[in-house]
Amino acid sequence: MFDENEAQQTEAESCPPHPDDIKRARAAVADENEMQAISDFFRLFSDSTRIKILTALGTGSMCVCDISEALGMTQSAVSHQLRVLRGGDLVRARRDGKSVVYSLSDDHIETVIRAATEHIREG
Amino acid sequence: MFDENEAQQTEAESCPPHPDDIKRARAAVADENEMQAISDFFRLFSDSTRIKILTALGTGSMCVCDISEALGMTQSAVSHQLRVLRGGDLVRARRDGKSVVYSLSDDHIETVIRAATEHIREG
DNA sequence: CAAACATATGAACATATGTTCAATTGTTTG
DNA sequence: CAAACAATTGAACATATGTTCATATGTTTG
Repeated sequence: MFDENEAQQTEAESCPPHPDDIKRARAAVADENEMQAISDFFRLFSDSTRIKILTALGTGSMCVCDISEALGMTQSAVSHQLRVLRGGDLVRARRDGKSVVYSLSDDHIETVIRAATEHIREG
Repeated sequence: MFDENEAQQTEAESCPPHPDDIKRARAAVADENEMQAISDFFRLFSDSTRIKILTALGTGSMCVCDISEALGMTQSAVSHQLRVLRGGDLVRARRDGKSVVYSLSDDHIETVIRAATEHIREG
């Protein structure tokens, strides 16, 4: 009488959902990689040390030593975060003698932070 | 001969920095609370479940049950993240009978995510 | 090439974060 | 009011994250 197909409703979802809403939403979030890429992008900005570094570089290129001095943090901590920012292509590095000079990859970045700042000052 | 003041240079900073750059940068990052607020704001977007929820709500208001169904996640997991988003004032909740219907607090939010999406598709 | 210097890296550690599971709150309906 | 239902919450757990400390890399300069 009861075949294995009967056992399919294992999801215990008894909530009567709105199928149209669900379909629309499901389509919007379908691209798993894109959802991940977007959150990864925002994660780059989700630490105050990294925000400080980006904000500092917004005033001009700087070497690691100067950045650490400006932030009052160890070179190691700053360097670790610069690595993250480099990985996300938010900053670029070039050697200048013994120093490595960092700068923002893109003017876009300042815009992003500025937008958040304004949002916060409003709210 | 050597008084206690001599011991002040404990910072072991022998790097010869550019004082002007440092001053400018230091001023830019001076507001510790603001730096923290900015990173906290971005942290709200730094998880793919939350991005999915926000993206789903971008297609219209939905109850928790429908959101979980659309994302293929448990109600509990979704509810925990909705709490975070509510705390950050990114979404609002209203009761409708047994359900709680969530919506984006602000059209601004879709804009922020769209900007990131475009940045990613370009790069 | 050796010493000094600027930066980068790896391991270890403490804290933060996201999911699950179980239990609770609050609403409707018989 | 009791049962069913939708959502929330708390505790526990595993994983991710950021800093520190020690060491390595790479550049300059004597």
